[in-house]
Amino acid sequence: MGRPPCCDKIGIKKGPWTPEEDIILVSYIQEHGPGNWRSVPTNTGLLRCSKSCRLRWTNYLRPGIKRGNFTPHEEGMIIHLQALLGNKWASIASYLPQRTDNDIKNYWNTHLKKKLNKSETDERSRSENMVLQTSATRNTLNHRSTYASSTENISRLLEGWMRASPKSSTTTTFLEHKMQNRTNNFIDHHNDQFPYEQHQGSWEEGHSKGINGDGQGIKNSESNNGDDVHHEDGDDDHHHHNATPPLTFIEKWLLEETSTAGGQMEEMSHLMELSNML
DNA sequence: AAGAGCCTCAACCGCGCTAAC
DNA sequence: GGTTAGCGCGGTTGAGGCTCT
Repeated sequence: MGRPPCCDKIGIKKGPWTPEEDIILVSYIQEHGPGNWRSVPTNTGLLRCSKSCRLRWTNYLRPGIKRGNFTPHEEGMIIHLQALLGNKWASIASYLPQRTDNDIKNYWNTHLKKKLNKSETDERSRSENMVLQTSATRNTLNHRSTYASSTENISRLLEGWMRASPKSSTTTTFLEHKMQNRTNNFIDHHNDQFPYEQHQGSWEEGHSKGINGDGQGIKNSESNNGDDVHHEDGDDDHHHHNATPPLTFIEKWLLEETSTAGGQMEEMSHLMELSNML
């Protein structure tokens, strides 16, 4: 049937957002909460399409977003989860609540892919020089070439992650920095949370039942404001129909291993739920 | 110093899906 | 049941910054 592009309308502004536009959008969301994006341009007077507003909010303005360099722990998680889930950036982002799917996707495409390609090449050339090695030795060298292609490798994928340092607790919201720099009184600096977040439960409840209208819970891009990790509900049905890992093994393995997980318990339980859903 | 090439990442595009009508 | 509107996702683009020569 073909839907007309939402951003083709005359008078719709494109390109980088200005600080003024950011402030307008943030103040509107501060008051009404995210969602009902269609009405945002109308109600704010922003010359942006709804999609652009949503994107700006979820990828840049949303409180709790950590920006800057990825830690080795985050990097490891991305590598593991990408191998496990494929390019399901939103799903991967749900395990890194402080990072956006766009951020993770960019980091993967610009850094990790190259890094992994390089290490794969290095290991391949090394393994070519070691053709006479025992099979046991080879197994430890060739882990990238069959990455996530077997239950054994999936458990190996997660091994390092399980032992990794606990997830960072120092969340400096980008918005706070932004607003501190730009407007002194825009938000209360003593509050770690955005005003709407203080009512997040009630808003999300209403949002998931009302705005989304499906009662299946809020989508991850809007629910990752805090530590609460989103679980992709119906959406995973749409997007995760290929590259399904051998999950029953993962479940078993996770159950056996979580006793040693320490600070990663929460993340592991989310993986379990993901496994159940897939 | 300056031009070329490379890199990064914010933003856009197109598509799939669901809900509403 | 068909059509339309809205949302979210993954892939892609391109402007601007950075590095190299």
